[in-house]
Amino acid sequence: MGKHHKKLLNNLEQLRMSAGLTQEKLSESAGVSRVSINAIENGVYVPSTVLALKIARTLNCTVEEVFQLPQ
Amino acid sequence: MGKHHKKLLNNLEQLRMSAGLTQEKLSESAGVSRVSINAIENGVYVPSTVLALKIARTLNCTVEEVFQLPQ
DNA sequence: TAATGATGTAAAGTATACTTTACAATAGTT
DNA sequence: AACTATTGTAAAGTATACTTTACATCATTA
Repeated sequence: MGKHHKKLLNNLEQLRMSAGLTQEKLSESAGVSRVSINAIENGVYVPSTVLALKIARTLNCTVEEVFQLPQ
Repeated sequence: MGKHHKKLLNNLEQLRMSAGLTQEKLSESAGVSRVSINAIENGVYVPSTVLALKIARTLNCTVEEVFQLPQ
């Protein structure tokens, strides 16, 4: 249903679970609220580059592995 | 003097010039205004992840090569 | 069946990314 | 000396990231 934006795709849920982390743990590691992680994971909004780098670092990934431009 | 933020470092000027691009050309390729590229290059603010990915793609780099977290 | 952990989502406020317009400064032409 | 290209920067407005609080849902476990 006209879900969310399409400016940015992500593999966050999959990578986060592979790392054995909850949204809350990831949010603590990234220094943001759990609500923010949830919103990013569900495509509600696009994170800042600082947050993308912190998330990727926590997940031992590159930013490009976590987030992709559409098409 | 208390220049700008320190939340994010970048190699934008160097990489942009190595690619033979002006701020204006890079801004066109990334789909933002020249003023935004200038501000990001000078650390005035942190770009969104969408913009970081577009900049990195234009420069044939990874986001991590262009932008780094401090320390 | 109560309690707990994990997630989804809404609302309302604050911070900041990004825009357009405009103008100044410098360097390299012609 | 005038022109052009590039960059820096300011101001003011709009869009959106991110916050806290709160509550609902679902699955698991005591």
